[in-house]
This record gives sequence, C-alpha cells and structure tokens, in this order.
Amino acid sequence: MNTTNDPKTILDPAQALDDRFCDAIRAVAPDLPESQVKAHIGPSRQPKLGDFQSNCAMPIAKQIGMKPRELAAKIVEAIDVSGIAQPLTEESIAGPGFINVSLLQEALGTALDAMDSDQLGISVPADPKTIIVDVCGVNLAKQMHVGHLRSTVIGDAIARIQERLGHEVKRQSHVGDWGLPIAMVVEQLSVMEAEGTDISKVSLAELNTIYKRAQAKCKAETRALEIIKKVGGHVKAEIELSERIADAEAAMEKSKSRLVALQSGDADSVRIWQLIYDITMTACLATCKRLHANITDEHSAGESTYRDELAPLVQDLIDRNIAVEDDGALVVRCEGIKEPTIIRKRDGGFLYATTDLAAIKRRVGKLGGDEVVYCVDSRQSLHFKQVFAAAHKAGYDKTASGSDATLVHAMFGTILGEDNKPLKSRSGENLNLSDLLDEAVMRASASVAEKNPEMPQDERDAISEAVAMAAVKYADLSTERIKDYAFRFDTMLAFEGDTGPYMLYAIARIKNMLRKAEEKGVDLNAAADAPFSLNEPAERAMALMVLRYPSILSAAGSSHEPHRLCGYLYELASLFAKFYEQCPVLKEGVEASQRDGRLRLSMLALRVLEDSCKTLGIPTVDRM
RNA sequence: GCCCCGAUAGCUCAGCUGGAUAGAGCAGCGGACUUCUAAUCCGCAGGUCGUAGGUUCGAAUCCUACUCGGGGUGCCA
Repeated sequence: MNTTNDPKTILDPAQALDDRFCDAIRAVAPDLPESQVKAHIGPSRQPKLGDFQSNCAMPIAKQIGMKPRELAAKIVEAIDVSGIAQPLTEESIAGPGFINVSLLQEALGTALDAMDSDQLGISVPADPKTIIVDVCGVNLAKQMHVGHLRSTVIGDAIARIQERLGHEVKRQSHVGDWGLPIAMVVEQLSVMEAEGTDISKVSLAELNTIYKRAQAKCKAETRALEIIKKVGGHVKAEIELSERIADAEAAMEKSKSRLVALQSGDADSVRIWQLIYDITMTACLATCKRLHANITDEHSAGESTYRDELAPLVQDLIDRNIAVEDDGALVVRCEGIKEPTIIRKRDGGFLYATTDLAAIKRRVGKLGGDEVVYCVDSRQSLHFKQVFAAAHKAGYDKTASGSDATLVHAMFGTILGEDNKPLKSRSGENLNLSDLLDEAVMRASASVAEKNPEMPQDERDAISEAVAMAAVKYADLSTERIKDYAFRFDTMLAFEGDTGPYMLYAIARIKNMLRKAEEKGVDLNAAADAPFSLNEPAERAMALMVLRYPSILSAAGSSHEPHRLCGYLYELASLFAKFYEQCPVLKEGVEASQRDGRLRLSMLALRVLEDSCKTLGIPTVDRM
C-alpha cells in the first residue's frame, strides 16, 4: 500500500487530462482569456466510446468564432496525452464536438496505486477553514421527535464531510433551554415538589407530559369566550369559560414571575431548571449516540448560555443606530427584506432572532468560524435570511482576518407519512423518535433472523440495530435535503435497491470474501501489493468509480449535500455487485495473479465504501 | 396580497451546476442459485422532464409569466 500523501504523487486521471487539455487549448487559441480556458472533463456519458470526455470545444469555439468540430480537430491534433490515454484522433471526436478519451491501462493502475493510500486520495486543503455546524437543536422537557431526526442526521453528515475534507469543524446544538415555556415547567415541578413528589425521579416522557399540561394550563381561551358572547351561548358555559380563563391567566402570571426568578438566578428555580436540563440532555444525547451522530455534551450551546449577551448586544445595535424603535418594538431593517427583524418585544423581552444574532457573533467572533452552516427546517428560511442580513449589517459576521464569514442555511424539508402529510402519531402528536427507531430495529430484526436462522441472538441484535440505523439514516440522507420525503419502513428496510442495507451488504460481501481468502491460505498482504486486475469491463468500471471519490466528496462538501455522497455510494456498491457476479476471485480456475489483482481491487473498493459510510455517519457490519 | 420552496416513468427518486439516445430502485413481465453471501445479477417494458414563451450550436438544467402542491409572512420558537 502506498502510504505517502504528497498530492504530486497522486495521479488523478481526470485532473491530468484536464491539465493536458488546457495546455492544448492555450496552444490552439492563444488569445483566449485564461479564465475561459476550461477543459470540461467528465466521466464518459457513453462508456462504449471511452472513459472520459471533454466538452470544451463547443463553448470555446463559440467564444472565438470557430466551428466546434474544427476546433476539436485542432485540439486533438495539438494535445499530448502520452502516458495517460490512448492517442486522440479524428475518430475521438463525436457529435457536435465531444472528445472521447480512453485511459491507458497503466495510467489507470498508476492512479489506483496513488489512491490506495491512507487518505484515499483526499489531500489536506491548502487553507483549512473553521466551520461551525448548527445541528440537532432539541428543546428542554421534550422528547426528540421526527423533526429532530433530519437536523441531527443531516447536520452530523455535513459536519463529518467537512472533517473528512480536512477542515476544523465545531458542532453547535442550539438547545431550546430558556424562556417562558421552560419557566412553565419549572413552575409545575416546583408545585409538584411542594406536594410531595420526588421530582429527581421523573423521566423525560413524564416531563414531556408536564410540559404539555403546563402549556394547556396557561393557554387562555379568550377567543372561545368572545365567540360564545357573540353567538349568545349559554350563560353557564360563559361563566365556566370565564373561570377557566381566569385560572389560565393566573397560571401564566405565576410562570412569568418564575421566569423572572430564573433569569435573576434564584437558587431554587435554577436547581429545578438544572434537573430538567440533565434529564432531557441525558436522554437526547443517548438517542444521538444511538443514531451514530457525533453530538455530545461538549456541542451543546443552549439559548441559556446567551442570556447575559443579549442586553449588551441590543444596546450595541441601538448605539450604532442599526436597530430602531417601531411601534414599541426594536427592529433591524435590512435592504431587500421587507419584514423587519424584531429583536426586542414591546414588553422588553428578547426573541429567537436576538439569540441567533448573539450566536452568530459568538460563532464567528469567539469560535473563529469562517463558515457557519445551519442545518434547520426550511420553514425557518425567512428567519435566517433576516438574521444573516442583520448580522451582516452589524458586522457580527466579520472574521479575525477581516473578511465576511459565509452564513449558510442548509435547509431541509418535512418528513411525511404514507398519506403525504407531515408524519404524526395517530392522536395527531409529534412522533417520538426513539419509538420510531425501535420499530425500525424490530422490523430489521425479523429480516435478519429470516436470512440467518443460525446466528446467535446477541450478534443478530447488534446487526439488526446497525442495519436499522443505516436504513433510517440512508433514507434520510439519500434524497435532496430540501425536498420533503415520505417515511416508509417497507421501502427503507426492503434490503433491495437503493437502501442502506444494500450498502451494508456490499461491504459484508467483500469482508466475507477476504475472510474466505484467508481461510484458503491466501496471503492478503501480498495481494495488497499486487498489480490491479483491470482487463474486464466490470473491473474498469469499478476502478473508474473508485477514482471519483475525492471529487464527489468535495462536491458534497461545497454544496453541503450529503445525498451526492449517497448517490456515489450506491453506484460504487452496485458496480461491485456486478463485478462480483462477473469476475470470480476465489473460485476454482482463477490464476493467482488475477486472484490477487481482483482482491486488491476489492480491498480498495471496500475501503472507499467504508470511508463513505463513515463520512455519512452510517454504521457498517462485518456480516449480515 | 407579498415572499420562499417543490413539480422528471404507475410509485419513490437521481440527473455531476448548459452537452450526445433523460437514468436508477420499487411495482410488472422473462431469465440466472448443489453460491467467492441470490439481502444479488442479466434482459424486457415503461417519459410531451407541470404549462407557455424566451436566451443559443444545444435546455430537465438559465430567464419571464402562468398552473398545481407545500411553507412562511412584525412582537412563539
């Protein structure tokens, strides 16, 4: 195995061809501005015609007023592809001016050699950035529901991709741990404690119930009363409702004063708040761990941590005339956005925009973020548009080097049920995430048991768990994040086609092949240094796909779109399946040199498959 | 009203940022297992890329308008 990681030793054929084509373009069209010198190299659309194609002739011909095919002919004549590809001729030109290129087998082998390194051809960036990724964002006293699945799974994948590309990543979970709703729960628990309940023993599920009860208790049904008065309902109903409203108003008052106590650091309130915090976070972080999302306590940066930063921030904006009063509220107006950003309510309270501004200030200023990526529901797009603009106006997005940090809302769509409506439980409530995962594991377990009746229970359980998480995560990651998608157990766990289990199966098959090889006494270390076997179309196709890994990862990174990596993973896994059918490795009659060459190709594909899964946060298994 | 997002095969989705005859998976039909793991592979069939214009050698992709669906829209988060 090649252990060097010097970019110069890595011969990416696409890159090498790009260079050669650019040289040829410069020779043929010397007056063309350098910015227009582009080779447009990509994998061939029609594998029969070659491995790569250049689409450069058409746009450049237009630019310099020449016929595309004529220009293509000149490029083909001028280009030197020796050592990389078969010589180009008139025959290489097709259609309006596509230039088809077939790689030399030696060049393909050399490229694979170079890729077969620790880093799999991914070089350290020249300018590593610090990238903040806003993930997860749970709320105190609430269980994680399906809504948190995507911000956790996609957010973590976005973070992992950046880490894999060599950037410094700091995850931030913007926990909803502050404000009136939490104060309501604190108030409730305080009452329960006074009545003799041992509140240190409550579970998150119970807290969730208490949260809902507290909400309901404080909700005044003033509109209902207005309606009854208008229509002239029963006097008795009117009185009852009035009483209920009075109760709600009283409860609200208590909650509000509890909030004041909490904010001013009242010891008893803070003690109860901390209890709620610990119960919630213990459960939620356990779910993150179960989802193989690298989100831990150190990534939690709740709204409460900004509480002392809000007033000074608002004062700063007032002092610099960035925020102005409007109808009693304090707002920031930004060019191009009609809706002003409200940062202080008429009653003096702050809003989530205020906290998010403080978060940007901290993330860029203190944490040194060159880029801040928010993996949050698309429904918040206006909010982030406002907050980003306001932060820019205030200069809170200025990095230490004086440039503006890139603020990105990597939004995602809603998870729908079979009925194409947002996924809810039968009673219309948000679906609990742990329950959903449990069901996925249960269903996976049935299939695993069916396929492996002999397997010991504990191994079967471990595999079912991994398969289920892979299935759920892959389903969530593999479509464009901006789109809504329907959550279907049957589809994601079907183990057929473009699913998580299919990827795991490809990996398990290669691992099984390697185990079998060792059983047969094949020296895998020797195979790891053997020349790649590249004669069969299936071998070449897989090899070419392996080589695309770095560029795919880079594209997934710059767009913050993990689904691109999923698409690649599926293509590579299915090319392996074809290779596996068509190219025997350990079967009788395969010569040792070919066997080793195919083993090496399989081992490299395995490493790319595993690296892709790891970069997406998808667990893998050794057998299934 | 205004703003944002989506629309591709019967269903679920890709389409590498403007390139060749638009691709997969399910479902349907027909093949391949005393297996290097058939949780697989091969073949067939299936499309007016929401509609109408525009930009150009070339548009699912870019621009405009419209239709349908979803979401948001000043003091919740």
